[in-house]
Amino acid sequence: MAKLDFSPIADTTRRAEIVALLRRAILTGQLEPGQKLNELRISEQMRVSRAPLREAMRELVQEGILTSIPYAGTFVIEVTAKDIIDAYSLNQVLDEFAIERTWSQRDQRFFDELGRRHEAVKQATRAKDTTRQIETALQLHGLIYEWADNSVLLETWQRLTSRLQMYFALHQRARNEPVPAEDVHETYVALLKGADMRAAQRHAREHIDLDFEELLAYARGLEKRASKN
Amino acid sequence: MAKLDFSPIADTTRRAEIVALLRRAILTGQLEPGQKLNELRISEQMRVSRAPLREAMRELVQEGILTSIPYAGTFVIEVTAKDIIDAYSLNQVLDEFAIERTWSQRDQRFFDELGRRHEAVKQATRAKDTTRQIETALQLHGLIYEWADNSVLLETWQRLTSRLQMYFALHQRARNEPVPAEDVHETYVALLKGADMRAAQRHAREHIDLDFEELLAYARGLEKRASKN
DNA sequence: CCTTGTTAGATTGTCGACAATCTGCTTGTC
DNA sequence: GACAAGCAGATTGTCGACAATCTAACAAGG
Repeated sequence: MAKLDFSPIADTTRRAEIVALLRRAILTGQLEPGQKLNELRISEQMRVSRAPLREAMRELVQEGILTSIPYAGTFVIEVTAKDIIDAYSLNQVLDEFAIERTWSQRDQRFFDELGRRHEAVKQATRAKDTTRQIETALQLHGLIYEWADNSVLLETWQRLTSRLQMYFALHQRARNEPVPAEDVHETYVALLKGADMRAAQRHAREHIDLDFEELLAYARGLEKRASKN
Repeated sequence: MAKLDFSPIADTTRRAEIVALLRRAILTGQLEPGQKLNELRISEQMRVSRAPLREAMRELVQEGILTSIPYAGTFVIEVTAKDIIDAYSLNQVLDEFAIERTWSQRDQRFFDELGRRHEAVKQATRAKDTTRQIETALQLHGLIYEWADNSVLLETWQRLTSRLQMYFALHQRARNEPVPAEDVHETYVALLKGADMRAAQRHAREHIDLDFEELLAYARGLEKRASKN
């Protein structure tokens, strides 16, 4: 028999689609931090009953991008400067670990995929599609996690990614500036192809720190605005 | 006004109680890995409708201790040797990070709490309450995460802990031996009180590796049994 | 004998209605 | 005018019933 590996078929439950819709709305910033999600209104808009919607919201609460208060409502998480710092410092540690574990596993397929994802980022950048740019950049960085061969690590990173994507989206939205045209991932990709693991680990920190500064400035702005109330 | 900090009142939804019940059943091994959770049966046993039960199950799926297949059912996760290895290797990295972040924050309250939790472990050990012994030991180790002042890290560890607790419980159940009477945490606690951070970090790895060997042997047994089918 | 189509039963997914709870306003009292 | 009690509306939590889907047993055909 021919040995074909089929990919799993798509989830066909309403719940799964609702999760995808809501997640996207949150991670692109269409739903703003702190905003309340009215079950009745959303279920009517989606033409769905409240049961699958509520189940979907439970999932996103556990995923860490929604927060729920009994009998009061479910809200998009608030974003503070500390949250962003915390997420990033953990991300640095995980990056280092992921690179270490991936290093010996690198092969041609890895390099091919690395190039493909890098290309996707560049394309999104050229198209000035900021949302897609964030998505593809995170997917590029996610490659080392997929190759680290540690399912728990991968899960952890995916959770973290949700937040990072949200933070970046908010940041982009707030400054509303044209996207950096140049390619900031060139060195990162080159180092992952190279022979010096330590250098790659070091760069992962420094490179990320770059965007981090801007992000942090945005978060500090949020803090100030909040303290005025 | 007197400055009293009240603890948050208990969750009063059925959903929250169901989550607690199910989690406990899973983490103590009463629900075995791979076992299917029949919604109708469980909802009848709990005298609850399926709606809050299903929402609770969604949460536990996101928490990583249940897995769901549309229209097929929701199951307790399977445990493989690789899962245990993965969880542990990540735990080591996180421990190191947590110790680093906690180190400068240590004060009298920290040491007091450390002692209190250590005492709880010893008491559970004396009482030969294996379930409680696992719980308290993990709480002892969780202290550094609570003091690291990084909410994302804490969340991550709590997720990881669910699995670790489950693994240990299964292990205990399988071998069905009397609990180790002596105290294996003495050195760990002493080092956390000491001045040498590196030593504490190193010990966190080695100490955990100790129990790890046994756990791994158990997991390998699982593998063998599974491959016979 | 093996494969394919069919069907009955069980189980999950979804729906609409009802109950419990919260919020803000109004009312009454001082 | 300040404040507590109580009421009305809106929203979340829960329930029981129905629809969609899966599984396993069985029959039909090659």
